[in-house]
Amino acid sequence: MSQDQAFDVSTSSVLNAPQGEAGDGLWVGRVADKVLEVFPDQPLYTCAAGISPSGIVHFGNFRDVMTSYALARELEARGKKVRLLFSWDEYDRFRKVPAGVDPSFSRYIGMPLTGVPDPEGTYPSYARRFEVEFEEAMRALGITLDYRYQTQEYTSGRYADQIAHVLQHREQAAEIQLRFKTEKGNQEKGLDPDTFRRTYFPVTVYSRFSGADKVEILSYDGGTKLTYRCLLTDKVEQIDFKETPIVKLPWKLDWAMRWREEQVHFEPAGKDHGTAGGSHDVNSALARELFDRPAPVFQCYEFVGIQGMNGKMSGSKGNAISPGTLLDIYEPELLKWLYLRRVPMQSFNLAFDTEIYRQYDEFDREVAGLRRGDSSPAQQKILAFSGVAPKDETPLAFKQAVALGQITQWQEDKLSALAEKSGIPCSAPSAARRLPKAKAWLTTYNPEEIIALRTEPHLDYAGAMDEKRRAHIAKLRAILEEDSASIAALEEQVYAIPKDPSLSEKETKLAQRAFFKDVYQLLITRDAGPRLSTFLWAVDRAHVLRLLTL
RNA sequence: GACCUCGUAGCUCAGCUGGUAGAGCAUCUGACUUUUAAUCAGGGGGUCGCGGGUUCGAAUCCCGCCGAGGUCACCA
Repeated sequence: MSQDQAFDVSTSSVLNAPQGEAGDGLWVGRVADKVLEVFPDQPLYTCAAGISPSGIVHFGNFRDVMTSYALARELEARGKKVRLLFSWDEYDRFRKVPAGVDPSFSRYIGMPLTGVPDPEGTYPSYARRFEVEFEEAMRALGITLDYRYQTQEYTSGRYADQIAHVLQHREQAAEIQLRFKTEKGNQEKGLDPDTFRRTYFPVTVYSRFSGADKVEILSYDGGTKLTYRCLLTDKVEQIDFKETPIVKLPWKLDWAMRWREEQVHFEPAGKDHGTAGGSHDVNSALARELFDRPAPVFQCYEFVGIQGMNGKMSGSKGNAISPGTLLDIYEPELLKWLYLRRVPMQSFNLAFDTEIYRQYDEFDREVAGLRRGDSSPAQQKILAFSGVAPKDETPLAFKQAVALGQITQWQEDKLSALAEKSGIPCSAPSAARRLPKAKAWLTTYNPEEIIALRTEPHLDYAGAMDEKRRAHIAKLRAILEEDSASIAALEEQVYAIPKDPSLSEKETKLAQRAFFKDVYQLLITRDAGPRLSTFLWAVDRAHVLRLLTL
């Protein structure tokens, strides 16, 4: 097929590639081999990523960064000098008013994202709001990026010569693009190849009259002068885009141009770009034929999902979740690990439901293996890239952070005491880190799981109880009125209350269960709940006594 | 139509350079004064979608087929 294949490290070729220099069998090693093969002995290697801040930068976009980050770390580990370039494609046009934004923003459609105001008025522009959120999340994750702001790059005139170059070769650019278009597609869009070749101007011009890109190119002088008509105001002017930098290359050429301008050696992209004949193929051809440079080594990656949420995420649909939001419930190292452990072409899910327990547990097991020294080189590398250093601490299992956290009202000292009394191993720093995440997971994302004490006594339920059951509750009250009741004492008492010498063992168990149910109903309106002894020990005693007053 | 991914225990999935099938949940048995949504120990459960091929050996590589999903528009 295309000559690109030599540089294309898509899944199958990755899996078939010979063992990398690193010898651990990881995909990242094989891709690094490819980079060093295509671009040997570079003084500086550039791994790139880029995102258009057209809405919330979500955790799917984040895979772009993580994929490039993995390569950068791998090349670094091999003694190469590396920079991790991140381009904010903020000079792209504002296409669509996303859900949740004032519909009147439709008047900004066609303007660059940095030319649209922030709907909330807190940031200098629409784009900046999303950039700031993402940049903060990257800081929290400990990922350092070399940011490029494309509005600044374009409007500084930096790309003027390249734009001229493209315009001078516009027939060739048209030709290359036509190669990737199908006849069927052309018919559907009513595209006539001849007309396309003749009239194709591969530039976007942001009109000085309207600010939007709704313009018609009238002529080009072969240098840096362009005449356009603003379709919104019907005004015509000629500009020299070297002095009046309001011209931008469209996406397809923009990518190829920057590969050359920034000397990019590796850049991943989502599978929407990676499809055969898709935008990456077109750009690779453009890079080679128009910019006389091999395309960077490419790695396509699958989408990331959320457990219990299907369909593609997008900012305009208003269902996007940012990496920063994920940090509410995931530790930074864990989040990075989840991205790095999978080969890029494998999709995976993040979770806001109980699936997160498993992710934390698996992560804890890996880290424990690292500490014991019995993890594989591949595991060690992934953990190292995720920022995990072998520490001598026993993490608090996330499930327990949720369970113990809520019965201790998220009080760290009480939780530590409880953990100790209950023989649950956990180190204080780990508990301190995870408690807020567990709290957010429960209260913000899974409120239906919350076990809350009733505010008022459960009179309806109590009314249906007979004398004997009431007597049991009264006994419990008496015990709780003594301050000294410890977990162990409570444990014993709670089981002793319903006991009766006349009952068989089996009957005793049934009686105990019925009693527990009564207590749970009176306290939390449920048939079951956290282990009673611990629960009674941890909750506000006076309040419980009031709930148990029949 | 082109391309990609997935199809492994009841459920959710690990199994990445080929070497005697794994985890969690669920289930069963037992222990802890306990059939309580903070435990522990152990057991059962899979012809790894189907059919070929390569190999001493394949869930793992290759080919074909079936099934599910995805991407091909400037939306990762």
